[in-house]
Amino acid sequence: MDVSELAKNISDNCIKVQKKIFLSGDVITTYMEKRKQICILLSGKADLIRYDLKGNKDIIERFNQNDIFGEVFHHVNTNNELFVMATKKCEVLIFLYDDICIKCRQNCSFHTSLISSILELVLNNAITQNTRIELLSKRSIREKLLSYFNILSNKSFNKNIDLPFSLTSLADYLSVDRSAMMREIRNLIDEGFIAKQGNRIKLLF
Amino acid sequence: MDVSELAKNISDNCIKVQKKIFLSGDVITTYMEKRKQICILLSGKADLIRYDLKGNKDIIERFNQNDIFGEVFHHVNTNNELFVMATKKCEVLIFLYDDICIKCRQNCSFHTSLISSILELVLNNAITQNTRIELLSKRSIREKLLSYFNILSNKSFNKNIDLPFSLTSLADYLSVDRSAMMREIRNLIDEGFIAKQGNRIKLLF
DNA sequence: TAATATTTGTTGCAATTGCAACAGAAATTA
DNA sequence: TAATTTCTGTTGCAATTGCAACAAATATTA
Repeated sequence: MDVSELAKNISDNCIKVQKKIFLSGDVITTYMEKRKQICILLSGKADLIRYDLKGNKDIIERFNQNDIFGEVFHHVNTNNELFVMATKKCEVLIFLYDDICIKCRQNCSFHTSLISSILELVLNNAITQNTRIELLSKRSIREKLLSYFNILSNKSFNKNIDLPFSLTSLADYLSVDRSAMMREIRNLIDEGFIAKQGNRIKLLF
Repeated sequence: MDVSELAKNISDNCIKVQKKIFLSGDVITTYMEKRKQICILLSGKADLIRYDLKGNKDIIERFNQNDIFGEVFHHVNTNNELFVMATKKCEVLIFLYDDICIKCRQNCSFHTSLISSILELVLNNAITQNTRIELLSKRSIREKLLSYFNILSNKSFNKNIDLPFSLTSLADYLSVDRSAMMREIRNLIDEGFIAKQGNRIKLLF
């Protein structure tokens, strides 16, 4: 069963799962306080946030539609609480880790399909994480950019790439200084590796 | 049910799951050729390997006991095949993704507990990945080292840390040049942040 | 539409990092 | 035990990167 299908048949059938709406700025969950809580983002956008020792807001991860999150995915290593805060209106499915594998009293079919849906989401999550790790492992900005462009290009079977987010966000994603990244993009253009128009990149190799 | 428990009750009960032994140097699985295959490493060590365009061997990931892997975790983005190769004698549980959620003909209890075991492994995998991403996201070697030391220290509630692997491997894990990392460790010692004796680090802050 | 906020693009400069090369220590294998 | 491999530790140097600061272009909001 698909995740969007899943969302339709909830609430009435199964007491163990809740669907909630959050507005921009609302705290969806906190990892230390609400351990064992698993959330599926049916729609909207949210950030995983930590305030460091100096009080700086630190965005650890950005969640989009169909992302799954909770303390079970991200142990709180430091002593600082982690928050998930909605940055747009969010529809969220919430349940407890321990309830997943136990059949609910109604023995509802929803609960059965929940397990395979969750496995699917978790695996997608793993793929996304592995891709990011591979990019972050590259030693230079140039390698990070080229690897990233290659992945996008291979995915769409197209040498023309539309970047899925802003260059500022791309720098965050690759975890490099934005201005240094811009400089490297310029170098790639000047050396004839890529062409660029706005958020569209063309691979020339 | 625990994963090690799981390993005991296999083979006879369930035709969908195989246990195999591999020796050092053996190829356990290949991602493009054997898609949908999921492997659980019951014991031993193995590397996820890719040969790049120039034929260089590239170790993408190192697997240890209880790690779970397969193509469903790591889509093959480039056109190069990915191999998992045993670096020590390995005991491996092998099955197909599509068989997980389907009850096997014998309707064995093993198969039921398999699902929760897999979920547990996959979640552990996610935690490991998230930790690594957080470390790789740090902009300097110093931050990477201190964050890593802090995580280990918090985990053991101890300012004395025994590094779980060699400094060479640590540099690989943090994806930095080994000699540059050694230099930074020396700086941290000279500036009084840490003390070091072999593989034992003491945090002085 | 005007005002405000965000993103893009650029540059100089200082700091960090990777690379290469080496020697000695420690571990592994024959 | 000897031979070989891997790991540790160090350094000079060149290349890359982050930081800071700025102007122009877009996008967003009032």
